[in-house]
Amino acid sequence: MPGIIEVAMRAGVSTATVSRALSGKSSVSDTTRQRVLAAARDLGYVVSSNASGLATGRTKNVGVVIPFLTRWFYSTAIEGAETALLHRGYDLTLYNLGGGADDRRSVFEHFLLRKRVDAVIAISLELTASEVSHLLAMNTPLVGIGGPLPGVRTLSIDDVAVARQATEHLLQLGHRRLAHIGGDQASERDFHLPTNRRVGFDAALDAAGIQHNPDLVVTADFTIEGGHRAATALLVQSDRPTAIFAASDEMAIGVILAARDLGLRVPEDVSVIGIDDHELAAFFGLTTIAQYPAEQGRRAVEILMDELEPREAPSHGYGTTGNGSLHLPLRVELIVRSSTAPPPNSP
Amino acid sequence: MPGIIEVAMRAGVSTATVSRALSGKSSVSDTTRQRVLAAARDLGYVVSSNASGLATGRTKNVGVVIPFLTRWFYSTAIEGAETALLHRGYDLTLYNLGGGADDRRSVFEHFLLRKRVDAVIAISLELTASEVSHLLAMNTPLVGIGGPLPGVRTLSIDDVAVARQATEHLLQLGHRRLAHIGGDQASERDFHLPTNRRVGFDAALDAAGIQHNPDLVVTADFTIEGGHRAATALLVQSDRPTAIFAASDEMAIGVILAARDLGLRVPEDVSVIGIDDHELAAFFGLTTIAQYPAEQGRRAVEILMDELEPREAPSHGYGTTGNGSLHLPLRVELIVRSSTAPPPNSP
DNA sequence: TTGAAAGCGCTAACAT
DNA sequence: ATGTTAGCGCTTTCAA
Repeated sequence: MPGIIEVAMRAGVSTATVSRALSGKSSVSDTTRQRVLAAARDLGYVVSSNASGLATGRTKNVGVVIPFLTRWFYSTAIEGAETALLHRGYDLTLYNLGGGADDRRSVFEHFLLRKRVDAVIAISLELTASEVSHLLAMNTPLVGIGGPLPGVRTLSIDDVAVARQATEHLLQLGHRRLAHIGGDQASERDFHLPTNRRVGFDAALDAAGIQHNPDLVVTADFTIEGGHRAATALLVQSDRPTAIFAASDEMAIGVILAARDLGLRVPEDVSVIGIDDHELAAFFGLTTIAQYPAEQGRRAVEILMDELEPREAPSHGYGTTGNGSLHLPLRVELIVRSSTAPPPNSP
Repeated sequence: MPGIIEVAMRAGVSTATVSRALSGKSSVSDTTRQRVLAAARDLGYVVSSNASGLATGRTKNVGVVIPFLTRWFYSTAIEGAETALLHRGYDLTLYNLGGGADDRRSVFEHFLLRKRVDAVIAISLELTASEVSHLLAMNTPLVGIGGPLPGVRTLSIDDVAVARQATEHLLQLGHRRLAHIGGDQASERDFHLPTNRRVGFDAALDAAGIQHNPDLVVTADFTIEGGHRAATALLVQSDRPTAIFAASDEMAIGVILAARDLGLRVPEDVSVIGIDDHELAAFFGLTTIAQYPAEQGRRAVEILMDELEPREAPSHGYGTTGNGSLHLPLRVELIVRSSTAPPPNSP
């Protein structure tokens, strides 16, 4: 591995000039720049990130902290972030908190503090004040996906509004007997997302003047299997719902499968709607409210980059937004497929 | 952020002693060690990985290169590796090659060469000679999951044997009209895995003296949807197979769903077997040959650690194995669930 | 525009 | 067992 000295010798300049030519941040004559670039290319020179990082305080590396890796939302968001980072010359270092409380502590109190990362993206993590302050104390920019998080810039969909929109889709079709499968206690750690989605469901019912029926609100664990179990319980009731709103597509797919197992047709006998636009949603003909995790990952990177490498004209107005809010709402979209229709016996 | 100097002053020792006490690699008296540890703790000192890395040449970071992130196998393998690395104080930096040829080149010719990683784990990647030599030229230890890869230590299941075992399970149940859904051209890049699994299928048929029927061998893209499509084509034939062996569980699940859609019962009308033990396999009652990607990730880390931080007694005999082979076979296990049974009309 | 030289924060000889 | 000191490979003043 050639070092900067070899490149400097080959180009007949000083190491300082090589550094300048390669980083492009300082003025170098065009001819020297060409010679340096050629020398570096010939030698296969790649800057040592440690040495460069030590000298500049920048690592060109971003940490991404997640609660799980094996769920569609997380891996897709990471993919979006990874692509955006790669194109800007940044690495992505992954911290999976799935391991439990001890691992979580060591990530925040040790791993993230050793100056390996320039910034941190936290996905669907309700960070404690202590965790946030550890990072901010190091001047490590932080952005959250899913939120809001006090004092932290976050991107997220409006869970209450999304749930309300999903429910209203069912109401508009004429359904009056609606069930909801929300998240259980265990999944509540992600920003009360289950609660927020239930709040949206309730709000839509209220607005439509429909009485709440506690028997029609159940919880599951955000998996297909959990959705199947919960839906089975709902659908065997004599007075079963004509439509089910599941708080995630995976649960909604479980609902569709449960309905089939019970000999019910979707959407003729029961309508189903989810949230996500999971990769399997189209296959199951699932009507859903799409969110775009890859895009969310990419935008988180853009926000961080505006801070890490400020340009004259910031490419977009994120950062501390004009309205003083740290929170940026994300787009969602109702995608109507074949799992929703008017209720049976409707005109 | 306090530096090593602050810790040294607080403990009343030199920075060298602090370094020694904290790394534990050199002899420090017990009392000074305590004082140093206390000082470091009080100050919230965390070593700078850049400075340490520059001085030692070690980064305590491992690169993991993958072709996709959003498939069960990859994210699970990464999770296994991540946990193992975290417990040894290592970070995991992720390189997702999904972006195309240019991204792939920049990963191998730039990102992996800037001395940010001590070692590389390549998952299901058929590395080119040039890619391998780039890494080996830097003395970067490399281990592959899935393989074999010439000149590289690899872990992998024996795809031929696994496919043969799956097929034999169907044969033993009495099936004679077997179909196979293999991988298509696009997925062939992963070590000819589709071809190897088909070879195993053919071998089992040969051994049983069953004639090959090209109409019963089709391909798909390793997704549920692809499996569904391929299975539908197989099952609408008048002379349909009594059993289908899919080269992956996701495709096998597609088969089960296709059978249901066609009004066929599994396993009464058609048996289905897959490979993986995907997280959804149990839910669908899928008989499969399990492989254990999390364990594979963990073992890849162990192999690397034995090289990076050799101990007196290597914890296990990996490395250059006794038989001189660089390749370590991985365990698999037949898991019989409810998707396989004797063929219809059998005694 | 370019070069000389002083660090960046830590580790590893080499002394003691 | 501990301190002194010379780097690790690069960036960035400061001067020219």
